[in-house]
Amino acid sequence: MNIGDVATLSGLPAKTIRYYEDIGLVRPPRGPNGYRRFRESDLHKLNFLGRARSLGFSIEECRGLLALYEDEGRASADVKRIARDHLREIDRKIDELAEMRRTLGELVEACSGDHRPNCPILTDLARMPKPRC
Amino acid sequence: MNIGDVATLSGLPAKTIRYYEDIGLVRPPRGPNGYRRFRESDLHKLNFLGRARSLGFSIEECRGLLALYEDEGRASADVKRIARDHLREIDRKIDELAEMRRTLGELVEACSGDHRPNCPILTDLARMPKPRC
DNA sequence: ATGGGCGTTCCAGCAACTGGAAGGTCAAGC
DNA sequence: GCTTGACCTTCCAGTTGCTGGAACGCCCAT
Repeated sequence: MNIGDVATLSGLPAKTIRYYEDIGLVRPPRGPNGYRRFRESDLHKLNFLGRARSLGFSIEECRGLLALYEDEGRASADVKRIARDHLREIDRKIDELAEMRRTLGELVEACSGDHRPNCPILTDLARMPKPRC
Repeated sequence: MNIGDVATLSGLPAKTIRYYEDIGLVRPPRGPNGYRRFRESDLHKLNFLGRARSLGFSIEECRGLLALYEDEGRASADVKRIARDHLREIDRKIDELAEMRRTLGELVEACSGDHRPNCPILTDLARMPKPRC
């Protein structure tokens, strides 16, 4: 399979697949014309990467997961630890965004949104920062 | 005030403040020794930027908000529109993260996390992608 | 005059791609 | 057999928002 084929099948852009090769996540052999020739196993890895990335795992986490995926002697505990750490990170981000959402939601509510200059959003933004706790 | 002073007062690193000058968000004048001399108004802008960034506004959104902040003839509707757009973006991100959290949470629950190689997390990751809808 | 603690500039790098230029290859149609 | 167009290749630059470091200048106290 050429890169275009695996791009279609995996849903990843060809550019991204080349990038993944660059950083050593996949290593497709080359044909005599210099084209990358992807095997089924390469396609599996690309699917794996696409899915892992879509769940928010970083490239380095993906590298670790991929190594475990390929390691028949792995312990599922190792996989679970990576996933649980990532889950905590997701929770942290959700909390952070929820806090922004709360604050900003209040401000938007309070703003009349008319032709006049007076605006509680700007008033809030111009606040002094709390001296660090 | 020197950069160290406004860094302390605004809570922003000096590096960041120099960067903000680089991209034209603040324009402190220079003293005869070449040092940046920050006025009260510069400090206000830096506070504004720090707060806006902490609410997740992009640099370009901050530039727009700052322009409105400085424009006595602004319409609060313009401010509100920027804020509302950003709010929608936050909601989108929260939804995205929540969906990740849901999926990953289930997988982590389902994984025994022991010394055996069998792992539902890896099984899920290795899934074929849905052909694009 | 010397030391430390400021300040300055510029250059490089992070993540994870994405775009574009310049060129090589392949299969189909005439 | 030649052209056309779709594919493939590499490499370089840019994105966002900083952050680190090198190498240097300035200022104040001892």
